[in-house]
Amino acid sequence: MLDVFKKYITDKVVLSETEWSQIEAVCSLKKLRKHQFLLQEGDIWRTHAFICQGCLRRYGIDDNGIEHTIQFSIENWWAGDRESLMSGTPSKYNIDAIEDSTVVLIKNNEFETLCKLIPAFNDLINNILFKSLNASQERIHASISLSAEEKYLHFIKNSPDIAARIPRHMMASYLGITPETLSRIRKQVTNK
Amino acid sequence: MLDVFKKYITDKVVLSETEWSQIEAVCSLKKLRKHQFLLQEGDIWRTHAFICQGCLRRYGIDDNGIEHTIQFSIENWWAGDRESLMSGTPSKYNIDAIEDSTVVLIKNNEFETLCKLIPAFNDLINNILFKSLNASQERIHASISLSAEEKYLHFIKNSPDIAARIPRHMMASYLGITPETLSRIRKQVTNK
DNA sequence: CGATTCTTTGAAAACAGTCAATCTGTGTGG
DNA sequence: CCACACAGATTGACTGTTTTCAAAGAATCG
Repeated sequence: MLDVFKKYITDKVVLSETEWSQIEAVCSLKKLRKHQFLLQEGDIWRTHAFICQGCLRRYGIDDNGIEHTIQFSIENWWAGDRESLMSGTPSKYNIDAIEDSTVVLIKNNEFETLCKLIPAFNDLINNILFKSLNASQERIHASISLSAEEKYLHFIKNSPDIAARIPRHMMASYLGITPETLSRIRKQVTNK
Repeated sequence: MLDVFKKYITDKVVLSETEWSQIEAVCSLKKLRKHQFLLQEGDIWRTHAFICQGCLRRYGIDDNGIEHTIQFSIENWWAGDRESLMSGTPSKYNIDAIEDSTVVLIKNNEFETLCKLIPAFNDLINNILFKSLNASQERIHASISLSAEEKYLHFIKNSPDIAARIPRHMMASYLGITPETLSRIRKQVTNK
């Protein structure tokens, strides 16, 4: 499974074998079964997680017990809670597996060492940060400017790979609408 | 005005005088009058902008001519369009001044040189990235989980400094509601 | 001032949420 | 392998929220 991670990196930057060994040395693989938590509200997140296979979901639970999905992550993406990581405070979110999944874990201090040691790795990570930020902005834009139906269409158009493999009630919680509303929207859309 | 920028940096990291000179050498000051554009839709954004004084706003305009505000930035924050900067494509957004403002501009290639040359500067910028990302996530969470009234309360609680100096119709466009709805919400809230 | 833009208000319509019931599919234990 | 239980999805009727459109008041700027 580690080769998924290696391929991901070497597809993006040039890495010597020595450098890859340095990375490999601090990686640990973890298998998650469907419904298993990677992070639970109240825990402190201290690692970085790369997804080799599967699908994870980060969500918060409000005072009424309603789940609100912040993010879905599939193969070749990262998962985690940067806020908890940076501040060292307990996480407000949960991350669990929607499918049986395999992730690479790297402890934060070792991760930071890698960034300092291997410029290419650092560049790669920075690039991901940029991309995440752009994606967030895009989502904010969508969420303040689109109607429920438009949000749904926007999502299935821009993330068809994710949309196809998640349950609808989670999609609803990601779009910020109720499962009932999503159901009606889908009915409407197919009738066009 | 540049001293605002210097203070901002030296409050966060330790910098030698030589390093500051290197930074100073690539800074240019720009004054913006209220309503003046820093970036217009279709332009390519190639710089970094730090706000010494004033208030800027980044927004997109949809097919119906409605403005949607992505971000407000005041003194001691940055403004720009990373998406356009990174991809080199025309921006989808406008940035203009809500008040008479003064910004420091640094060309992107010189900015990148600074990051490579001055580790402290690089750390600083990375830290801002992290913070921006966290703030974005927080906003996404708010926008999918809160009602219009809650979003309003959340905003004035978390950004009282910004909330106090922007016109209401812009606040509405930031919260993703109509000016009329915001007006009614405010009336309700004060009657409690 | 006068003109423009911003804010507020009202009434009606569109939209999305709630609650309850039914339908569907999946997986588990007997 | 079937039957049952259970979670998820859909539907209907109703309620509540937000938008739309139109108009009237404030506030601001030249």
